[in-house]
Amino acid sequence: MARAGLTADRVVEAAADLADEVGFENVTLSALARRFGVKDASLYSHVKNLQDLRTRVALLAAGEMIDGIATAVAGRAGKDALVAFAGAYRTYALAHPGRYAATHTPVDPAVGAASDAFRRTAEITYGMLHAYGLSEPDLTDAVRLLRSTFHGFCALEAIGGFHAARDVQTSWERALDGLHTALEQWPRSERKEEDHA
Amino acid sequence: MARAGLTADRVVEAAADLADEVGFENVTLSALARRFGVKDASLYSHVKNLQDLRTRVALLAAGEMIDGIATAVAGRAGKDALVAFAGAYRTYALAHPGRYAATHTPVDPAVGAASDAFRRTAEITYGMLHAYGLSEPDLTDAVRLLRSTFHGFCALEAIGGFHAARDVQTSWERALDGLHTALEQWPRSERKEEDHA
DNA sequence: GGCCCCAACCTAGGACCCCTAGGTAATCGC
DNA sequence: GCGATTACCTAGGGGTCCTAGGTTGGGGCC
Repeated sequence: MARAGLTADRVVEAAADLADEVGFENVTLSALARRFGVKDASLYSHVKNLQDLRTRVALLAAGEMIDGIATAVAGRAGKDALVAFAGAYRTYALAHPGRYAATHTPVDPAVGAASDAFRRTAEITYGMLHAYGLSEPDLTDAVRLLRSTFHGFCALEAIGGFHAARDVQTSWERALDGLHTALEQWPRSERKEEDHA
Repeated sequence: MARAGLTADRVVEAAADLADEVGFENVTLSALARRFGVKDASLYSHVKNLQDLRTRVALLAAGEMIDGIATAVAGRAGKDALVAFAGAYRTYALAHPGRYAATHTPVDPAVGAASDAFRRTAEITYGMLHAYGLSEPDLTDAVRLLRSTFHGFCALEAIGGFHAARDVQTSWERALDGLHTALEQWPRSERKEEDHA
């Protein structure tokens, strides 16, 4: 009989698509096998187990996301860069809810550290904040604030957490305004460079 | 044989405890039944199904959380109130990770609207922001910013998303500083009162 | 105290899922 | 064309959710 032509990459890609359709926590090896017209046991040649599949999807998504952010931010600085970064971030999260959810699954710190996507994400984020004249440890504090707000907003929006009549896009822009003024007036501390991530 | 003396409230409470121990997405009717020394089918007399159990845990947690926040905020205003609110929020999220996760599960808007906890949460949050002299639609935008940052920070912290050596508590305080200045300098818009939630 | 009745708890079983062990057959390298 | 690799299979065990229907404990009422 004809084979489905599976490979680890194709399986992970299909899992990511499935996640976007039914939610990351609802992607199942059985459903994935069904989609390929294959028995679920067959997938174990390409993927160690469900946990392995999940981290692979997370790494795929993290890479795609930072790609989009990087091109959006390229050549910009200051508030321009902030708005471009945030826009690309939220656009990806809304367009690919399952993939986005994958990126916020508890991940083994070892694989995270080894991931190129995570390294590039840290690089670009810290780079963007240099325009505000921040240095460690303020830099890390500011990065944590941005990550928190971006993630929190997209997570809440994804689960339908904003009920008010107010337009969500406008609230997003106002939040960015607020973050921008917070960054501009960030109280500088005395300390020197530290590790970042 | 002696009965376990189950009731819907006891089942939900135990599910919340279990969630705090093993994670909200890992609470299972089988494990819950095992904890009571009972067959899983027996739980269906008290709870409609797993989804029903989850929303009940979410409502329980939302109530507990807003209780803690309300007492923390009582009698405070301005930045004092902001810090107290945020502190109680994060304290609850860290002490009860499973319950906290429950509160950010997609919830039926109907049951959400009917929930007293959600109503009180909105009330207290909007009330806190009146000290900053905001009115609609800025109020809703500001509430969304606060919710996003609080939730994002706690969610990231819960999954171990902050790897840098920098003390997390300090980053939290700096984030609150940033939000405070953002609120103080919030650009007022021309529009009038609108619906809030 | 004895009886009734409700509800707490049970058994049985179907559907779906994860995962392992070991087999067959298609395809690639030579 | 042939051997080795590997894509895919069958078989099966264990866990979970949930339904349908039976049994038994215990509180209320006479």
